[in-house]
Amino acid sequence: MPWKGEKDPYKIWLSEIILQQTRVEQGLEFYKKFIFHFPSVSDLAQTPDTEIFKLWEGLGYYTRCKNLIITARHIAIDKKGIFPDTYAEILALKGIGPYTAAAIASFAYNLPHAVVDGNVFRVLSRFFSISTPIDSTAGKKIFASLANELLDKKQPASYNQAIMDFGATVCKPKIPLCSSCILQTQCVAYKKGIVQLLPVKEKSIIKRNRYFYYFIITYNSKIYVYKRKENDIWENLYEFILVEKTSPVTIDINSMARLLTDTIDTKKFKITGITKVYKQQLTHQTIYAQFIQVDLFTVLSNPAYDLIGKEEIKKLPFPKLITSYFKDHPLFKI
DNA sequence: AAGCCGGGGAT
DNA sequence: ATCCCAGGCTT
Repeated sequence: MPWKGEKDPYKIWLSEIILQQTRVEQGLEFYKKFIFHFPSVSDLAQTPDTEIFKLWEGLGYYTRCKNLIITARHIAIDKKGIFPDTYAEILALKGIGPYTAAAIASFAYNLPHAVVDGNVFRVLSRFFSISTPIDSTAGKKIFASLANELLDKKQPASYNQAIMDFGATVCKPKIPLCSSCILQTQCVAYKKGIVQLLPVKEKSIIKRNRYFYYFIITYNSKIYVYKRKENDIWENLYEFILVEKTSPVTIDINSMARLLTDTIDTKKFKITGITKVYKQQLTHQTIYAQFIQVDLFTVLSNPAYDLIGKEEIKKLPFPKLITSYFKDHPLFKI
């Protein structure tokens, strides 16, 4: 992995943001792409938001990208391009919490701060047989202080790297390699036979269903798009004109036409196609989406909608749901 | 303290 | 279908 042994705080920071709640295999290509486009923090800071979001497209958790931009510009402008070198200053940056601050502080500056990520929670809870839920306030305190006690203060970077690697390769979530584990005789959970039961989480995720009807409205060879706002998924990404329902709508031309006339201020259109149902599984919700292609014969007056040419649309960032649609329906065919 | 934010891979 | 991932922010 290109960030292992890396000492440039900018590159460490970038890799850690990309890897938040993201597997190494999934983040690797994004990291390479970002380093290629933005060798330094000033390169990143000077680039327009939309271009950066386009590179982040498909990686998910888009607030990370928003905060990445904010922090890049803060460092480039307010800090004259110099990355902060104390734990407290690093922690104060947007998008950086306790884990990422400890990772940067130890990897870049060899400061004695223990990382506590999913791997560390798992290793410590099993090795010491601690059943305090890791997603509780008490649990976070216990595991953080325990991790800092155990930290090798003389080589924090190596220690942090080692315990995470151990969790990722040996003390794995579902099928830990206990039979070949060098810590087997010291592992309390193994002794008790409760490795599979640890770590404990107390909160369960509640999912809801959402039904999206996207109208691909073409007028004068251009298409209407909309930039998503805050307080919902996919902030700062683009989409088409959306009608959302809490329950599915019957799929025929007439029902779709009614949906559209409830949303836009004209009846001068013709529906030319309706796609299959696309399903997108998110952490807290399942989205079912259909795309309805529409030819429009008059302009819309809603200023929130942007009428964009097909070549320009290719430069905008879209959620996976919509890039999946593009895959099946290339824009030049619309 | 609780809820929300994506997408992908393993099981 | 469920869990988890080099977590953090908002309410």
